[in-house]
Amino acid sequence: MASQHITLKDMARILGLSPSTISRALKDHPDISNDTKKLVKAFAEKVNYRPNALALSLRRQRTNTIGLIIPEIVHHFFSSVISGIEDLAYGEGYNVIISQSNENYQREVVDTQSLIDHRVDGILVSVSKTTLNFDHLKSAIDNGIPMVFFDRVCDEIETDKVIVDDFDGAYTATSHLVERGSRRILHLSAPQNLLIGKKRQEGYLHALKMHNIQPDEKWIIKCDTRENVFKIRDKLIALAPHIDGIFTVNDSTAIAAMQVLQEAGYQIPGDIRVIGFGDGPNASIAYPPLSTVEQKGYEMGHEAMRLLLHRINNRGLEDEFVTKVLTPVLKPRKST
Amino acid sequence: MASQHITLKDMARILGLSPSTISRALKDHPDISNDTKKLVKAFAEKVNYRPNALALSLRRQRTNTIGLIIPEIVHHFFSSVISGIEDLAYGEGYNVIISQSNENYQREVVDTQSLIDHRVDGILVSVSKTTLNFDHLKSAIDNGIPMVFFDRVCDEIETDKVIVDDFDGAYTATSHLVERGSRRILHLSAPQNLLIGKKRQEGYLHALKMHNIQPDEKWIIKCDTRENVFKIRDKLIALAPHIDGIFTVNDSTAIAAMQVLQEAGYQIPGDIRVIGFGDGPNASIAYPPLSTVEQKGYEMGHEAMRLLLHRINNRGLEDEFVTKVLTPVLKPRKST
DNA sequence: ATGAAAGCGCTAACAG
DNA sequence: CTGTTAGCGCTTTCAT
Repeated sequence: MASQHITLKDMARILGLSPSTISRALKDHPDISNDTKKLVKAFAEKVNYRPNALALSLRRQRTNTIGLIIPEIVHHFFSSVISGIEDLAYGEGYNVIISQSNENYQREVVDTQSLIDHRVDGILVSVSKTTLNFDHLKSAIDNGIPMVFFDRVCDEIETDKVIVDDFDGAYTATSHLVERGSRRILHLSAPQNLLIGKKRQEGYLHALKMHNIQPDEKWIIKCDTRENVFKIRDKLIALAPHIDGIFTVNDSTAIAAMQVLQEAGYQIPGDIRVIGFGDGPNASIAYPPLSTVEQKGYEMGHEAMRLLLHRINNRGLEDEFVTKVLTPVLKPRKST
Repeated sequence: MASQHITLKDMARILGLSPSTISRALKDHPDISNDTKKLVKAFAEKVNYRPNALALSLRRQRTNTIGLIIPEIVHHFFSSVISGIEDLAYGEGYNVIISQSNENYQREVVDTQSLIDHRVDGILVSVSKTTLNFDHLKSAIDNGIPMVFFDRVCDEIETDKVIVDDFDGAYTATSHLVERGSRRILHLSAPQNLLIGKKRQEGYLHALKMHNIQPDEKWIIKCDTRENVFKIRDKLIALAPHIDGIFTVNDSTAIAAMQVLQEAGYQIPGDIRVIGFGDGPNASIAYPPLSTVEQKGYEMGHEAMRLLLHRINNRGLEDEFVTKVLTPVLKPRKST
């Protein structure tokens, strides 16, 4: 930070007025004469005066900044969430500080602390895959910072939440496979400590049950990234002759699985139907274009921000916490 | 921002000491007795005291925060750049505020101003496609804030820069097509006001020249996004019978072009070879996997941050500005 | 070894 | 209509 920045005091000295007069003139305080206002404003414009946001925040006891803790920026879903948040935030005069945890618990703790230190007015969180302890988030709430969870929520903290109906989405996706003719359906799942991993698996199991298909534990494999698919390639290929459908916990896992199976000589959807979860741009790039279930990132971000703003603007009120559930929509393409 | 945060003054009052003593005890000032230090530290720990970053910054005249202005977070290339920046930044105790311009000039101006207002210690910029005027960035420099450009640089501002050798990369990509047997090569290009658009086009032209191929203006089409490809679909299909190669300014444009051509019955690479620029994860997902030229995002971010830290830590010194050039590497896959 | 006071840049209650 | 003063939370001379 340089010393070049011109301050209110500087202007006061130069114009021979007091800092308070300058301050008031700049914000059209009724007490100030028109002449003075004009003079001050013209001068401020000329020297390109900008108030120091730090000083303002310290004074006002509010930063007009909200913090966002997000696992990974690269994923299209999370990028969409960010857009949904930012569009609303900027409209309301808020800045957004983005912290990506990189799915790393330690990083999440440090980032949360940093947001608290910077006195953000509120926090939006989607927890990392490796987060099992939530004290860092509780600490933010203890410090009086409103918090809203989205997507990857935490059950043991009571606050506003926005989620997609993962159970319903998984049920829809799995049922779609069955309706196309699959009966022996593999599920590539996320860790069960993540609510989304659990709910999606439950939706899968429920769909099987509803269609009188006996679930088989061996057909649930923990595998939720492209890299992991390549690691379990042999297992997958060994399983392939016995299955006719795969439901994966996300799109990139589905796409990698298609690639592995195609390389091993399987036709998709001819031999095996594949469906993902999320509907990022990868789904349409994949070959064949991937059937999936749409997860509305932008809307989720928008809704989470709306809830947060409500909390910030109504600190007194102790409304009950709400959980908003967004319903995913089936996007059938060529892979089923 | 709530009032729940405990302050140094609060602790002083409770412990019956002065704020200055608390401050010194906390940072192991030699003047303070061991007993007092222990007492203060234990208490601070117990009440979970955290210094107010705003007050600290105001006092110190440095925020330990750097600002990042980036066109769009969702692109893999830019996400990698962010990782490269953050990894170095956090190691050095800096926070990073990310502002995405969404390729929108107005947004870029506002974001830059906001970073200045927040007194960031330095700024890293990749300019938006719609930015033609650079006064907002000059204003940051005038305010004494060090700045480093990366990827999308601005010629008319003198400062440190990190770029990939776009000319060389385009030359390599185009030559690769020729070596595989293409002679009639289409180029889908980015706006020429972007240096990268210009350099990549020049590299393309130079490669043609070096291989004694007469360039044809009609074979250069301004088209640099997936969406645009679908808009010019008819034009592309009309051109298709006359060409045997395409070099695009980025990967997603290349992938979309392959999809349009395949739908129209063309074989890739049989009828037309296609090569992109960038090497994001899309390249391996595409069908066929896309040949491209690798753009090292992580290294670029790392290098830009390194240069910026150097400027921040050597404010006095007026070293000459450097431009670091990274050389892209050919990644041949199945599309050529 | 500890405290009082000033100041980073700004605003607002209080005076005139 | 304008100025003085105090204070947001912290550090750092300068006293004692």
